[in-house]
Amino acid sequence: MLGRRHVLHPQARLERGSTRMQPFALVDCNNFYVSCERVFNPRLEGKPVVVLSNNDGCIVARSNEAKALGIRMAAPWYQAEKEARRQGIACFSSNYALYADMSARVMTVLGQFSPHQEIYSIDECYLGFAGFESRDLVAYGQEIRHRVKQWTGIPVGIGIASTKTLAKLANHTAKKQERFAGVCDFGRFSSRDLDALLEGIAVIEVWGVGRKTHLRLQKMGIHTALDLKRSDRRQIRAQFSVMLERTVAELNGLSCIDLEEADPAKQQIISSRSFGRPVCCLQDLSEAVSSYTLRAAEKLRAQGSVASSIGVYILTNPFKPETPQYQKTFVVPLAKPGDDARVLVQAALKGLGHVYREGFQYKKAGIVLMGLERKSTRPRTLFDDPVSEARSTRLMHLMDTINARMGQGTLTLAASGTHKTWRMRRGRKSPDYTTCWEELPRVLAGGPRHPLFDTRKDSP
DNA sequence: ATCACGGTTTGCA
DNA sequence: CTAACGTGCAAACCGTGAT
Repeated sequence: MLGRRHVLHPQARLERGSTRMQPFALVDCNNFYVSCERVFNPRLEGKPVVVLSNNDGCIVARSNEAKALGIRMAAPWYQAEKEARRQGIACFSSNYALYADMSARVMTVLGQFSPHQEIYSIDECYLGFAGFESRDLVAYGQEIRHRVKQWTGIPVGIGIASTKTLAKLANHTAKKQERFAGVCDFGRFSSRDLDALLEGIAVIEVWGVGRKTHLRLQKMGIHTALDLKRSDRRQIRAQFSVMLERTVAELNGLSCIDLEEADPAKQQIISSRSFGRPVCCLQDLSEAVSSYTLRAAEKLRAQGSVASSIGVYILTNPFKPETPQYQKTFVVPLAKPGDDARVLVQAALKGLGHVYREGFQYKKAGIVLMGLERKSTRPRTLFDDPVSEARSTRLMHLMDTINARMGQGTLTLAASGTHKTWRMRRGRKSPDYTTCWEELPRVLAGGPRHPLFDTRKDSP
């Protein structure tokens, strides 16, 4: 699914490549969001299921059965709905609280299988297998799959290879070809066999090759993963970027992209959301912008950073060109870098005042925290007030602690509103099985069932 | 000619 | 029934002004 893409890497490595050959494993949860829903509703097993993006916008996860029925990834729901209903496909709004919680459980289990783990996205992680070479890595992979399934209910696939890019392709192979039973180790392949396999993989499947790059590569006659592997690195660099050059090196077994075990602090933090309905009035926009700012500020503090400015943007619906279009961004510098929700919200609302125009139907708003630096190393000035800073820090810590314990939004600011009629659509959300006590009655009242707690026979 | 910057666009997942 | 196309991030790019 989604994840961070490469981060910069010393140039020397690109020239020489890694001297040590350490295997990487890429563990990827199968159809992750769908699998999460199935853990708590086993009747969905074997049935076509899809999960929708925020605001029930488009399809972001499909079960194998849904894929087989020709349901396309990223299909706008309002277009796909009719056909999906006709085919009896189960559909869920996304429930990120549930998926994040399940992800944390999966990652914890996976972390027990290697001292080196990079959590790459909500449903994927790399494990470093340096020093494991004497093991039977395929058998080890099967052990991992089995335990993750047993302890969390989530099925995973595993690809193993000498570079992260190849491990991704190995993972792809593990899922595509039945005979691998969910674990594929390129280390087991002769170079001839590996090339034959790469020849059968479209270049778009390669990590870092997206729609645009795919198109340009095709025009150059590069169609398969093997074509890209055999391409001229310098030419790729000249016509594309160092990133793609690294990809080529990695396809050739030259490891250029390290495991990133500590996730680097973000340079900017964005929080944005589409509205459930068109929004016109400043009051609603203020509430939305305040809510988004609170969430971004929470992330900011979680990574121990302070922001030096905050950008605010609002826009109308670009998919409705017949309505008046408008979009604007405004950046508010902060007097001094900070992480206090109250200060950030105040700045955000000031920014909103600059971008807001009456008479438009707004579809989406967002904020961006920029100019981030480590709180601990930020420069201090004579005008800092240690007492009020300590007070702010204590209050923010209290908010973060309560919200972590009692659920997001338990303690908030009045500015973020209470009715939130602008909130995104998510009418098909499943209960927050693992993260919300209030959902328990709904869970127990004959709704979807948990396999461990429910002994009723499945009805046909 | 080169650099640093800030804002915008592009691309990826 | 309404109406209806996501989000987060960083690299690359580009124009500007300073040196």
